[in-house]
Amino acid sequence: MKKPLVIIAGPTACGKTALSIELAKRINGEVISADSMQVYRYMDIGTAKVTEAEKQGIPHYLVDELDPDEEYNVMVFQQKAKAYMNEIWEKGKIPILVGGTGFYINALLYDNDFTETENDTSFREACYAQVENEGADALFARLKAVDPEYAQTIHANNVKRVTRALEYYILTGEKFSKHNAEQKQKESPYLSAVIILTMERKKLYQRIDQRVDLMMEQGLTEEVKGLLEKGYSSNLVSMQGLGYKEFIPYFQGECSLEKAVEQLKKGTRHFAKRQLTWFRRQIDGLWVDLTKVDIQMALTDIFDYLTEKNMLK
RNA sequence: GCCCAGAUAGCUCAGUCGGUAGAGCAGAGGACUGAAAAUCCUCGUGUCGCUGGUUCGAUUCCGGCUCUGGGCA
Repeated sequence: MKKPLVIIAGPTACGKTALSIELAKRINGEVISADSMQVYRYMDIGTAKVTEAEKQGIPHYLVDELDPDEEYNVMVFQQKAKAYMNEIWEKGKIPILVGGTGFYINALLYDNDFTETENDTSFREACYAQVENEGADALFARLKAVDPEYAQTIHANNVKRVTRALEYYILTGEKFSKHNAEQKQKESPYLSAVIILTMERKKLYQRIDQRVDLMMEQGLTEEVKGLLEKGYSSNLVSMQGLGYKEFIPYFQGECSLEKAVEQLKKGTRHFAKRQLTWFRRQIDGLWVDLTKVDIQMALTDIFDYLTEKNMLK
């Protein structure tokens, strides 16, 4: 029998945290974070991480579990999240996956397979070197020769994607397009319900701007400075996150603080837009517009949805 | 009051030696299956301030008006 999994997705700053905690209290759930940045310790303000007070005693997993120089990616996320789900089920509780990283959510929901390649960056580096010397088209040509189907679905300038596809082919001898097609056909092994939170675009953008201003008041610049002083360099994946990378030029004296803040707001708006695109296109679920409905009404709708899905005893 | 410079896409501006116009930013849509808060792709018709004149034809030339800067009184 399939085990229950509730998912709360939504763009940044739309109110996922507050809603998920209310829901967890009512359905006896525990929260697993599907967020590529909140896993990192010392990155609190910039990631708008849940505070102890906000948690209200609800256990949270995959928050504050890694140092900023440790590697985190879909595969690591998937393995850890699955382990936590098992723990939660054993307690007779329901896991609630909450987050804005759509790629991670899909990976868990459909249990996509990522295990077949090694963790070695030398091939990638060679690819970047080729792009540097001969241009993106040269690398793209290699992919076309080996996996024309995948090459057709991607742009030559998307060097990261081209590199990955090539790497996959070389390490497994199988076409990336074939692997992807197989993964896309998978059905979720869970009794799942996905709730996607949204908001009028204008309102969402206002909230983003306000939240950045609040982060500045809370001392975001100090937080970033502290990380740099601890030796976490700007090329770490963690330091490429929104709220961190924008301040690097500022600390190097290359731009004003106002400019950095503007860049952060803009980058966050663009990010929210991309998140919404992902959810619209990749996941089916119940959409809840928090501009039209307050949190209590939203919870009522969600309860109806969960009942319909047969998730509540 | 006089002189000068502007008035063109939501914003900042370019341009048309007269044939109704284009960049950046903002904004919108999309892709993505081991970096995903990353990476990448696509999308620009607007009374060219108003009003007369010249002209086959004016946003472009000429006149007047309005507004906005700056200068002189």
